[in-house]
Amino acid sequence: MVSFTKVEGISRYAQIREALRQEINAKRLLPGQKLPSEDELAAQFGVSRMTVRQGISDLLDEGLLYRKHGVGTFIAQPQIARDHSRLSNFFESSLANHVEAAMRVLVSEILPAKLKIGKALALEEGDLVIHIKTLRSANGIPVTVHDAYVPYKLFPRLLKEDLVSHHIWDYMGQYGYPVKRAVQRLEAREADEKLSKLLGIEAGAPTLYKERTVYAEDGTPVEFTYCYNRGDRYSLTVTLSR
Amino acid sequence: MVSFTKVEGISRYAQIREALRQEINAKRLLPGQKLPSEDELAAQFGVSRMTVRQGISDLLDEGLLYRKHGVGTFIAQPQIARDHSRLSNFFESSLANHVEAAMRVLVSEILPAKLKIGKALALEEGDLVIHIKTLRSANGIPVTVHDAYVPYKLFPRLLKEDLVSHHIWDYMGQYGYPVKRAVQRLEAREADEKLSKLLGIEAGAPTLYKERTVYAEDGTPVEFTYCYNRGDRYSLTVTLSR
DNA sequence: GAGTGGTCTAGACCACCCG
DNA sequence: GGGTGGTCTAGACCACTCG
Repeated sequence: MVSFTKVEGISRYAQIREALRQEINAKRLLPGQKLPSEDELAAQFGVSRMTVRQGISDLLDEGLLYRKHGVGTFIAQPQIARDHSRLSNFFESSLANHVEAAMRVLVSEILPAKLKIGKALALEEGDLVIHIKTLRSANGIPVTVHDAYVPYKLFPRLLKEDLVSHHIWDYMGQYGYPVKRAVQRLEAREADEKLSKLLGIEAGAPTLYKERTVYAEDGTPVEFTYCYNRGDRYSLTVTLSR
Repeated sequence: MVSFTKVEGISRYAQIREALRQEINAKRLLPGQKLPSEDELAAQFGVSRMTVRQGISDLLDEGLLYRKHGVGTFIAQPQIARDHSRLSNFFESSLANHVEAAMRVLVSEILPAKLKIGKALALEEGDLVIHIKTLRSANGIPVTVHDAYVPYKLFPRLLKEDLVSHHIWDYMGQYGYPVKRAVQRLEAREADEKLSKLLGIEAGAPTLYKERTVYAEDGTPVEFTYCYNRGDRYSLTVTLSR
């Protein structure tokens, strides 16, 4: 049943993974059904069992397959809701949702870090941070006020870059700090007078407040943000696993 | 430097993983520092290189280590904020945060699924769902109104169980549907009259609204919930990776 | 007992990075 | 060129589940 033609330059386990994914997407392998055993798959694909396992393990992480020790590997039921476990920025999310994203820079400045921000970014007292405040719109409607703080010493030239046409995470990667993970805390808060004007809502209207620390691959905190989202125009979706 | 004594009944790669974790926690391996190469570690631990890699790969997922191809494996900077990427329920979270959790059942009934709920739970028209509405408190203060809907056909005896002293997810596991992942959507909403009374807040106050679909290991949706959280007493923390 | 996944070996060659 | 991680092999034995 499952087989594949070898492709130059792509690892075998990735080819096996994609071959299995295609079988599932094409409904040639159905939810609940048992996959051939690892030994069988190894024989069919002409690889060793460890290679098959490596391909399968990616699909386990994605929740497309699940295993039962001593029993077999099975195709999971398709999830109605898509996967949202990956970190993405406003523009990436907008693209995925077919929303037209726009951004206006309200403030960009360099100043000493306040206590909370310094702590989140693992800075010394008196260290400088770059503060970039933006207003973000989806399909022409303002939805988010975003206050980002970035350690000046890590990215001293950041304010010389074009912050509208490229995302700051791109620059961070170029400067040797590829963005890897973020911890975000969510609350519901009332909009105050100033915020409500920026978002075009009434004072006291509910907003989704998000505080986020972003870490590079090596664990260095590279960005701390306060973020206020219009309650009636913005929702955030995340996937969690046990 | 790193070494270990063999333990019965625990896999070697798990022992290696924990040995490395301890070295890092004890600051004998410092952030930014390079780990010995995989070959060296294999020699030191007296195992093959693949076994070392299996141990390391868990720590990569956790963000405790990171790798650079052709260069080495490194200890990541410690993250100030703890990891919150795992799915947990109200009681597990409360325990972790040293908060006293309590729950009162407001409604428990069986009724036909409404359209949206039936869709989320992959039900046929007319299928029954169990509806359990609860009020949850932290340290004696009401914080959450929780409406859970569960497919009746999967768990016909659920309402015969003690829903206060054991969590529903425990029963789901016992009935063959271990809870594995959840997709949740978050919004900020105003409390209406009825909700505000239950939560002891003013009408119009902001609440963190959460809609969640919970899936078992095999991908079957087992629970759909509406959940209203007091904005001033509740925050939700999640970790995301790229 | 037969079949499955879980762990592990002792090698091998390749791709990448650096001095 | 030398050192690193990335991929892969062709086996082996163990632990678990089921009939």
